[in-house]
Amino acid sequence: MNEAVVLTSERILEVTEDVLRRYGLAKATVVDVARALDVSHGSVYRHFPSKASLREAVAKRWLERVSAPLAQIAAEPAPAPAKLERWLRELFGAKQKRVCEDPEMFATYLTLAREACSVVKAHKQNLIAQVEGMIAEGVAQGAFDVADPKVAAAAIFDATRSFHHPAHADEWSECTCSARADAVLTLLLRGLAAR
Amino acid sequence: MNEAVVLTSERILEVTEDVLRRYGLAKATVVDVARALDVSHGSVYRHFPSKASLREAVAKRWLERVSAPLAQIAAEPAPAPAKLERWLRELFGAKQKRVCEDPEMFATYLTLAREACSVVKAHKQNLIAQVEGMIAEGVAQGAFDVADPKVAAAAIFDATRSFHHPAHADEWSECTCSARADAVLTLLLRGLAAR
DNA sequence: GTGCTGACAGATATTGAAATCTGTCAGCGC
DNA sequence: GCGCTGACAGATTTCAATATCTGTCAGCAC
Repeated sequence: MNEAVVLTSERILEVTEDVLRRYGLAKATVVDVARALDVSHGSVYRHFPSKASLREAVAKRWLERVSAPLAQIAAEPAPAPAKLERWLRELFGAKQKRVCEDPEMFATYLTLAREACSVVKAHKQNLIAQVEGMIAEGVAQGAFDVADPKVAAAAIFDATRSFHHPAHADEWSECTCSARADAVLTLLLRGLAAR
Repeated sequence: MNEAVVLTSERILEVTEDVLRRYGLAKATVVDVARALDVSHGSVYRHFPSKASLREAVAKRWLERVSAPLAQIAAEPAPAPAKLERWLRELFGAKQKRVCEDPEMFATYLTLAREACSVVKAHKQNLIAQVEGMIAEGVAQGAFDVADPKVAAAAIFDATRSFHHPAHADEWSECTCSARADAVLTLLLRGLAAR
Protein backbone atom coordinates (compact mmCIF):
# COMPACT_ATOMS: atom_id res chain seq x y z
CA MET A 1 0.00 0.00 0.00
CA ASN A 2 2.44 2.59 1.26
CA GLU A 3 4.38 2.88 -2.04
CA ALA A 4 7.72 3.47 -0.30
CA VAL A 5 6.90 7.18 0.24
CA VAL A 6 7.60 8.18 3.83
CA LEU A 7 4.79 9.82 5.71
CA THR A 8 6.01 13.26 6.78
CA SER A 9 4.15 16.11 8.46
CA GLU A 10 4.74 18.15 5.34
CA ARG A 11 3.08 15.56 3.11
CA ILE A 12 0.14 15.30 5.49
CA LEU A 13 -0.31 19.08 5.39
CA GLU A 14 -0.27 19.16 1.60
CA VAL A 15 -2.83 16.40 1.33
CA THR A 16 -4.94 18.01 4.07
CA GLU A 17 -5.11 21.19 2.00
CA ASP A 18 -6.26 19.12 -0.98
CA VAL A 19 -8.90 17.40 1.11
CA LEU A 20 -10.11 20.74 2.49
CA ARG A 21 -10.34 22.12 -1.03
CA ARG A 22 -12.22 19.04 -2.26
CA TYR A 23 -14.60 18.37 0.63
CA GLY A 24 -14.86 21.76 2.34
CA LEU A 25 -14.09 22.49 5.98
CA ALA A 26 -17.24 20.97 7.44
CA LYS A 27 -16.95 17.65 5.63
CA ALA A 28 -13.19 17.09 5.71
CA THR A 29 -12.34 14.45 8.31
CA VAL A 30 -9.09 12.95 9.54
CA VAL A 31 -10.27 9.68 8.00
CA ASP A 32 -10.56 11.45 4.61
CA VAL A 33 -7.00 12.74 4.94
CA ALA A 34 -5.72 9.29 5.87
CA ARG A 35 -7.60 7.73 2.95
CA ALA A 36 -6.07 10.26 0.54
CA LEU A 37 -2.63 9.37 1.93
CA ASP A 38 -3.45 5.68 1.75
CA VAL A 39 -2.67 5.09 5.43
CA SER A 40 -4.80 4.43 8.49
CA HIS A 41 -6.05 7.48 10.35
CA GLY A 42 -4.03 6.35 13.37
CA SER A 43 -0.88 7.23 11.45
CA VAL A 44 -1.95 10.81 11.05
CA TYR A 45 -2.24 11.06 14.84
CA ARG A 46 1.41 10.02 15.01
CA HIS A 47 2.35 13.39 13.48
CA PHE A 48 -0.39 15.64 14.86
CA PRO A 49 -1.80 15.15 18.36
CA SER A 50 -5.32 16.19 17.32
CA LYS A 51 -7.48 17.27 14.43
CA ALA A 52 -7.34 20.82 15.82
CA SER A 53 -3.53 20.88 15.73
CA LEU A 54 -3.55 19.59 12.16
CA ARG A 55 -5.90 22.39 11.15
CA GLU A 56 -3.82 24.90 13.05
CA ALA A 57 -0.74 23.81 11.09
CA VAL A 58 -2.65 24.28 7.82
CA ALA A 59 -3.69 27.78 8.92
CA LYS A 60 -0.10 28.61 9.83
CA ARG A 61 1.16 27.59 6.37
CA TRP A 62 -1.47 29.73 4.76
CA LEU A 63 -0.62 32.79 6.86
CA GLU A 64 3.07 32.30 6.14
CA ARG A 65 2.33 32.46 2.44
CA VAL A 66 0.80 35.89 3.10
CA SER A 67 3.54 37.28 5.32
CA ALA A 68 6.62 36.04 3.44
CA PRO A 69 6.32 38.42 0.41
CA LEU A 70 5.53 41.26 2.81
CA ALA A 71 8.66 40.59 4.86
CA GLN A 72 10.64 40.82 1.64
CA ILE A 73 9.21 44.26 0.86
CA ALA A 74 9.83 45.43 4.41
CA ALA A 75 13.49 44.33 4.14
CA GLU A 76 14.20 46.26 0.92
CA PRO A 77 16.15 49.49 1.19
CA ALA A 78 13.80 52.26 0.05
CA PRO A 79 12.27 55.54 1.25
CA ALA A 80 9.91 54.60 4.07
CA PRO A 81 6.70 56.33 2.92
CA ALA A 82 6.72 54.71 -0.54
CA LYS A 83 7.76 51.38 0.92
CA LEU A 84 5.05 51.44 3.57
CA GLU A 85 2.44 52.28 0.95
CA ARG A 86 3.65 49.47 -1.30
CA TRP A 87 3.66 47.08 1.66
CA LEU A 88 0.08 47.95 2.56
CA ARG A 89 -1.10 47.67 -1.04
CA GLU A 90 0.60 44.29 -1.28
CA LEU A 91 -1.21 43.20 1.91
CA PHE A 92 -4.58 44.36 0.55
CA GLY A 93 -3.84 42.77 -2.81
CA ALA A 94 -2.80 39.43 -1.31
CA LYS A 95 -5.98 39.15 0.73
CA GLN A 96 -8.24 40.40 -2.01
CA LYS A 97 -6.68 38.13 -4.62
CA ARG A 98 -7.29 35.12 -2.41
CA VAL A 99 -10.94 35.91 -1.83
CA CYS A 100 -11.63 36.71 -5.49
CA GLU A 101 -9.86 33.69 -6.95
CA ASP A 102 -11.30 31.07 -4.64
CA PRO A 103 -13.99 32.39 -2.29
CA GLU A 104 -14.85 28.93 -1.03
CA MET A 105 -11.28 28.17 0.00
CA PHE A 106 -11.05 31.64 1.54
CA ALA A 107 -14.10 30.88 3.67
CA THR A 108 -12.47 27.64 4.72
CA TYR A 109 -9.27 29.38 5.77
CA LEU A 110 -11.28 32.04 7.53
CA THR A 111 -13.04 29.52 9.75
CA LEU A 112 -9.75 27.70 10.25
CA ALA A 113 -8.21 30.98 11.40
CA ARG A 114 -11.03 31.60 13.86
CA GLU A 115 -10.27 28.27 15.52
CA ALA A 116 -6.50 28.79 15.53
CA CYS A 117 -6.61 32.25 17.05
CA SER A 118 -3.21 32.03 18.73
CA VAL A 119 -1.61 31.44 15.32
CA VAL A 120 -3.48 34.42 13.94
CA LYS A 121 -2.40 36.58 16.84
CA ALA A 122 1.24 35.73 16.20
CA HIS A 123 0.77 36.49 12.50
CA LYS A 124 -0.73 39.87 13.34
CA GLN A 125 2.13 40.65 15.74
CA ASN A 126 4.58 39.74 12.99
CA LEU A 127 2.90 42.07 10.49
CA ILE A 128 2.72 44.93 12.97
CA ALA A 129 6.40 44.46 13.77
CA GLN A 130 7.18 44.81 10.06
CA VAL A 131 5.19 48.06 9.93
CA GLU A 132 6.94 49.27 13.05
CA GLY A 133 10.31 48.69 11.37
CA MET A 134 9.30 50.72 8.32
CA ILE A 135 7.97 53.55 10.47
CA ALA A 136 11.16 53.63 12.54
CA GLU A 137 13.13 53.84 9.28
CA GLY A 138 10.92 56.70 8.16
CA VAL A 139 11.59 58.55 11.40
CA ALA A 140 15.33 58.00 10.96
CA GLN A 141 15.07 59.28 7.38
CA GLY A 142 13.23 62.38 8.61
CA ALA A 143 10.18 61.53 6.50
CA PHE A 144 7.92 60.57 9.41
CA ASP A 145 7.22 62.39 12.64
CA VAL A 146 5.91 59.89 15.14
CA ALA A 147 6.16 59.71 18.93
CA ASP A 148 6.17 55.92 19.26
CA PRO A 149 6.69 53.73 16.16
CA LYS A 150 5.17 50.71 17.93
CA VAL A 151 1.95 52.57 18.71
CA ALA A 152 1.86 54.12 15.25
CA ALA A 153 2.33 50.71 13.61
CA ALA A 154 -0.63 49.29 15.53
CA ALA A 155 -2.65 52.36 14.52
CA ILE A 156 -1.80 51.87 10.83
CA PHE A 157 -2.83 48.26 11.12
CA ASP A 158 -6.09 49.12 12.89
CA ALA A 159 -6.90 51.94 10.48
CA THR A 160 -6.54 49.72 7.42
CA ARG A 161 -8.62 46.80 8.68
CA SER A 162 -11.39 47.53 6.18
CA PHE A 163 -9.01 46.41 3.47
CA HIS A 164 -7.26 43.42 5.00
CA HIS A 165 -9.47 41.98 7.74
CA PRO A 166 -11.55 39.09 6.37
CA ALA A 167 -14.66 40.37 8.15
CA HIS A 168 -14.86 43.03 5.45
CA ALA A 169 -14.11 40.69 2.53
CA ASP A 170 -17.61 41.04 1.12
CA GLU A 171 -16.84 44.68 0.28
CA TRP A 172 -13.59 43.96 -1.55
CA SER A 173 -15.32 43.22 -4.82
CA GLU A 174 -17.14 46.57 -4.84
CA CYS A 175 -15.87 48.93 -7.50
CA THR A 176 -15.43 51.77 -4.98
CA CYS A 177 -13.09 49.66 -2.88
CA SER A 178 -9.75 50.61 -4.39
CA ALA A 179 -10.63 54.31 -4.38
CA ARG A 180 -11.55 54.01 -0.71
CA ALA A 181 -8.26 52.30 0.03
CA ASP A 182 -6.45 55.13 -1.76
CA ALA A 183 -8.25 57.70 0.37
CA VAL A 184 -7.35 55.94 3.62
CA LEU A 185 -3.71 55.49 2.57
CA THR A 186 -3.43 59.17 1.62
CA LEU A 187 -4.88 60.22 4.96
CA LEU A 188 -2.63 57.91 6.97
CA LEU A 189 0.58 58.82 5.14
CA ARG A 190 -0.25 62.50 5.65
CA GLY A 191 -0.82 61.73 9.32
CA LEU A 192 2.61 60.12 9.66
CA ALA A 193 4.52 62.67 7.57
CA ALA A 194 6.95 65.15 9.08
CA ARG A 195 6.01 68.69 8.16
CA MET B 1 -58.94 39.80 25.99
CA ASN B 2 -57.84 42.87 24.08
CA GLU B 3 -58.14 45.23 27.08
CA ALA B 4 -59.16 48.24 24.95
CA VAL B 5 -55.52 48.98 24.02
CA VAL B 6 -55.20 49.52 20.28
CA LEU B 7 -52.68 47.44 18.45
CA THR B 8 -50.21 49.82 16.82
CA SER B 9 -46.99 49.14 14.93
CA GLU B 10 -45.16 50.96 17.68
CA ARG B 11 -46.57 48.69 20.39
CA ILE B 12 -45.72 45.62 18.33
CA LEU B 13 -42.14 46.82 17.97
CA GLU B 14 -41.75 47.41 21.69
CA VAL B 15 -43.09 43.99 22.56
CA THR B 16 -40.97 42.41 19.82
CA GLU B 17 -37.87 43.86 21.45
CA ASP B 18 -38.97 42.38 24.77
CA VAL B 19 -39.56 39.01 23.18
CA LEU B 20 -36.16 39.13 21.47
CA ARG B 21 -34.51 39.98 24.78
CA ARG B 22 -36.37 37.19 26.57
CA TYR B 23 -36.20 34.35 24.03
CA GLY B 24 -33.19 35.32 21.91
CA LEU B 25 -33.17 35.79 18.16
CA ALA B 26 -33.27 32.13 17.19
CA LYS B 27 -36.25 31.25 19.39
CA ALA B 28 -38.37 34.38 19.07
CA THR B 29 -41.32 33.68 16.79
CA VAL B 30 -44.18 35.79 15.50
CA VAL B 31 -46.46 33.58 17.57
CA ASP B 32 -44.48 34.53 20.68
CA VAL B 33 -44.89 38.23 19.88
CA ALA B 34 -48.61 37.77 19.30
CA ARG B 35 -48.96 35.85 22.56
CA ALA B 36 -47.14 38.61 24.46
CA LEU B 37 -49.53 41.12 22.90
CA ASP B 38 -52.48 38.87 23.65
CA VAL B 39 -53.68 38.81 20.03
CA SER B 40 -53.61 36.20 17.29
CA HIS B 41 -50.48 36.11 15.15
CA GLY B 42 -52.62 37.02 12.13
CA SER B 43 -53.03 40.48 13.65
CA VAL B 44 -49.31 41.08 13.64
CA TYR B 45 -49.28 40.38 9.90
CA ARG B 46 -51.81 43.18 9.54
CA HIS B 47 -49.09 45.69 10.53
CA PHE B 48 -45.99 44.00 9.10
CA PRO B 49 -46.11 42.03 5.84
CA SER B 50 -43.58 39.47 7.03
CA LYS B 51 -41.43 38.39 9.92
CA ALA B 52 -38.39 39.79 8.06
CA SER B 53 -39.99 43.25 7.81
CA LEU B 54 -40.84 43.19 11.52
CA ARG B 55 -37.22 42.38 12.34
CA GLU B 56 -36.04 45.05 9.93
CA ALA B 57 -38.16 47.62 11.74
CA VAL B 58 -36.64 46.57 15.07
CA ALA B 59 -33.15 46.94 13.60
CA LYS B 60 -34.03 50.38 12.27
CA ARG B 61 -35.20 51.56 15.70
CA TRP B 62 -32.00 50.33 17.22
CA LEU B 63 -29.80 52.08 14.68
CA GLU B 64 -31.76 55.28 15.12
CA ARG B 65 -30.99 55.20 18.83
CA VAL B 66 -27.30 55.15 17.84
CA SER B 67 -27.41 57.89 15.22
CA ALA B 68 -29.68 60.41 16.97
CA PRO B 69 -27.16 61.54 19.66
CA LEU B 70 -24.47 61.69 16.99
CA ALA B 71 -26.57 63.93 14.79
CA GLN B 72 -26.95 66.26 17.77
CA ILE B 73 -23.17 66.52 18.19
CA ALA B 74 -22.70 67.07 14.44
CA ALA B 75 -25.21 69.93 14.55
CA GLU B 76 -23.51 71.81 17.39
CA PRO B 77 -21.48 74.89 16.51
CA ALA B 78 -17.87 74.08 17.47
CA PRO B 79 -14.37 73.89 15.98
CA ALA B 80 -14.44 71.00 13.53
CA PRO B 81 -11.42 68.97 14.71
CA ALA B 82 -12.58 68.80 18.34
CA LYS B 83 -16.15 68.16 17.26
CA LEU B 84 -15.16 65.37 14.89
CA GLU B 85 -13.06 63.75 17.57
CA ARG B 86 -15.93 63.99 20.08
CA TRP B 87 -18.33 62.58 17.50
CA LEU B 88 -16.09 59.59 16.80
CA ARG B 89 -15.53 58.94 20.49
CA GLU B 90 -19.28 59.07 21.03
CA LEU B 91 -19.73 56.56 18.20
CA PHE B 92 -17.14 54.20 19.67
CA GLY B 93 -18.60 54.66 23.14
CA ALA B 94 -22.16 54.00 22.04
CA LYS B 95 -21.25 50.74 20.34
CA GLN B 96 -18.92 49.60 23.08
CA LYS B 97 -21.39 50.43 25.81
CA ARG B 98 -24.03 48.32 24.08
CA VAL B 99 -21.80 45.29 23.75
CA CYS B 100 -20.49 45.52 27.32
CA GLU B 101 -23.84 46.05 29.00
CA ASP B 102 -25.75 43.34 27.20
CA PRO B 103 -23.60 41.15 24.95
CA GLU B 104 -26.46 38.76 24.24
CA MET B 105 -28.76 41.51 23.02
CA PHE B 106 -25.89 42.96 21.02
CA ALA B 107 -25.42 39.61 19.27
CA THR B 108 -29.13 39.59 18.55
CA TYR B 109 -29.04 43.04 16.99
CA LEU B 110 -25.93 42.11 15.06
CA THR B 111 -27.64 39.17 13.38
CA LEU B 112 -30.72 41.28 12.85
CA ALA B 113 -28.54 43.89 11.13
CA ARG B 114 -26.98 41.27 8.87
CA GLU B 115 -30.43 40.35 7.63
CA ALA B 116 -31.59 43.95 7.19
CA CYS B 117 -28.56 45.07 5.23
CA SER B 118 -30.39 47.80 3.30
CA VAL B 119 -31.30 49.47 6.60
CA VAL B 120 -27.70 49.21 7.72
CA LYS B 121 -26.47 50.68 4.46
CA ALA B 122 -28.75 53.69 4.89
CA HIS B 123 -27.54 54.10 8.49
CA LYS B 124 -23.93 54.05 7.31
CA GLN B 125 -24.67 56.60 4.60
CA ASN B 126 -26.30 58.80 7.22
CA LEU B 127 -23.27 58.61 9.53
CA ILE B 128 -20.82 59.28 6.70
CA ALA B 129 -22.90 62.30 5.66
CA GLN B 130 -22.61 63.64 9.20
CA VAL B 131 -18.83 63.23 9.07
CA GLU B 132 -18.76 64.88 5.66
CA GLY B 133 -20.57 67.89 7.11
CA MET B 134 -18.05 68.25 9.91
CA ILE B 135 -15.11 67.92 7.53
CA ALA B 136 -16.59 70.55 5.20
CA GLU B 137 -16.96 72.86 8.22
CA GLY B 138 -13.33 72.20 9.11
CA VAL B 139 -12.24 73.13 5.62
CA ALA B 140 -14.31 76.32 5.78
CA GLN B 141 -12.73 77.11 9.16
CA GLY B 142 -9.24 76.58 7.70
CA ALA B 143 -8.55 73.77 10.15
CA PHE B 144 -8.69 70.95 7.62
CA ASP B 145 -7.02 70.64 4.23
CA VAL B 146 -8.94 68.08 2.24
CA ALA B 147 -9.52 67.69 -1.51
CA ASP B 148 -12.97 66.08 -1.31
CA PRO B 149 -14.90 66.07 2.00
CA LYS B 150 -17.13 63.21 0.79
CA VAL B 151 -14.13 60.97 0.05
CA ALA B 152 -12.41 62.01 3.27
CA ALA B 153 -15.53 61.23 5.31
CA ALA B 154 -15.69 57.73 3.88
CA ALA B 155 -11.99 57.33 4.63
CA ILE B 156 -12.47 58.41 8.25
CA PHE B 157 -15.31 55.93 8.57
CA ASP B 158 -13.28 53.11 7.00
CA ALA B 159 -10.19 53.89 9.06
CA THR B 160 -12.08 53.71 12.35
CA ARG B 161 -13.92 50.45 11.68
CA SER B 162 -11.86 48.61 14.28
CA PHE B 163 -13.65 50.65 16.90
CA HIS B 164 -17.22 50.79 15.65
CA HIS B 165 -17.80 47.82 13.35
CA PRO B 166 -19.39 44.94 15.28
CA ALA B 167 -17.07 42.42 13.60
CA HIS B 168 -14.36 43.73 15.93
CA ALA B 169 -16.52 43.82 19.06
CA ASP B 170 -14.60 41.01 20.71
CA GLU B 171 -11.58 43.34 20.97
CA TRP B 172 -13.44 46.21 22.58
CA SER B 173 -13.09 44.81 26.07
CA GLU B 174 -9.30 44.56 25.77
CA CYS B 175 -7.47 47.04 27.96
CA THR B 176 -5.34 48.27 25.06
CA CYS B 177 -8.42 49.21 23.08
CA SER B 178 -8.87 52.81 24.15
CA ALA B 179 -5.16 53.57 23.70
CA ARG B 180 -5.36 52.11 20.20
CA ALA B 181 -8.37 54.26 19.42
CA ASP B 182 -6.45 57.30 20.66
CA ALA B 183 -3.55 56.46 18.35
CA VAL B 184 -5.80 56.09 15.31
CA LEU B 185 -7.68 59.32 16.08
CA THR B 186 -4.41 61.23 16.48
CA LEU B 187 -3.12 59.92 13.17
CA LEU B 188 -6.34 60.70 11.32
CA LEU B 189 -6.75 64.21 12.72
CA ARG B 190 -3.12 64.92 11.78
CA GLY B 191 -3.90 63.59 8.32
CA LEU B 192 -6.84 65.95 7.91
CA ALA B 193 -5.19 69.02 9.44
CA ALA B 194 -4.11 72.02 7.39
CA ARG B 195 -0.43 72.78 7.90
C1' DG C 1 -66.91 48.13 6.49
C1' DT C 2 -63.06 47.35 9.63
C1' DG C 3 -60.21 44.71 12.20
C1' DC C 4 -59.49 40.38 14.41
C1' DT C 5 -59.63 35.32 14.65
C1' DG C 6 -58.38 30.68 13.94
C1' DA C 7 -57.85 26.88 10.64
C1' DC C 8 -54.93 25.66 7.00
C1' DA C 9 -50.84 24.51 3.57
C1' DG C 10 -46.27 24.63 2.93
C1' DA C 11 -41.83 25.71 4.98
C1' DT C 12 -38.77 25.28 8.86
C1' DA C 13 -37.13 23.50 13.18
C1' DT C 14 -36.70 19.77 16.66
C1' DT C 15 -35.73 15.30 18.16
C1' DG C 16 -33.85 10.89 18.94
C1' DA C 17 -31.99 6.75 16.81
C1' DA C 18 -28.41 5.27 13.75
C1' DA C 19 -24.15 6.18 11.46
C1' DT C 20 -19.76 8.29 11.42
C1' DC C 21 -15.86 10.40 13.39
C1' DT C 22 -12.11 11.37 16.88
C1' DG C 23 -8.60 9.89 19.60
C1' DT C 24 -6.36 5.65 21.95
C1' DC C 25 -3.75 1.68 22.16
C1' DA C 26 -2.49 -3.30 22.04
C1' DG C 27 -0.33 -5.88 18.79
C1' DC C 28 1.68 -6.98 14.14
C1' DG C 29 5.35 -6.82 10.60
C1' DC C 30 9.63 -5.21 9.11
C1' DG D 1 12.70 -1.24 18.30
C1' DC D 2 9.87 1.48 15.22
C1' DG D 3 6.14 2.71 12.73
C1' DC D 4 1.75 1.30 11.14
C1' DT D 5 -2.71 -1.00 11.66
C1' DG D 6 -7.34 -1.71 12.89
C1' DA D 7 -10.64 -2.40 16.63
C1' DC D 8 -12.69 0.18 20.17
C1' DA D 9 -15.20 3.82 23.42
C1' DG D 10 -17.10 8.01 23.65
C1' DA D 11 -18.30 12.23 21.13
C1' DT D 12 -20.32 14.18 17.15
C1' DT D 13 -23.01 14.26 13.04
C1' DT D 14 -26.70 12.71 9.98
C1' DC D 15 -31.28 11.69 8.76
C1' DA D 16 -36.03 11.12 8.78
C1' DA D 17 -40.16 11.41 11.43
C1' DT D 18 -42.56 14.73 14.09
C1' DA D 19 -43.76 19.15 15.77
C1' DT D 20 -43.83 24.02 15.24
C1' DC D 21 -43.86 28.13 12.66
C1' DT D 22 -44.90 31.43 8.75
C1' DG D 23 -48.00 33.56 5.95
C1' DT D 24 -52.94 33.41 3.94
C1' DC D 25 -57.65 33.97 4.00
C1' DA D 26 -62.63 33.03 4.68
C1' DG D 27 -65.60 34.29 8.04
C1' DC D 28 -67.03 36.41 12.52
C1' DA D 29 -67.88 40.39 15.74
C1' DC D 30 -68.46 45.03 16.38
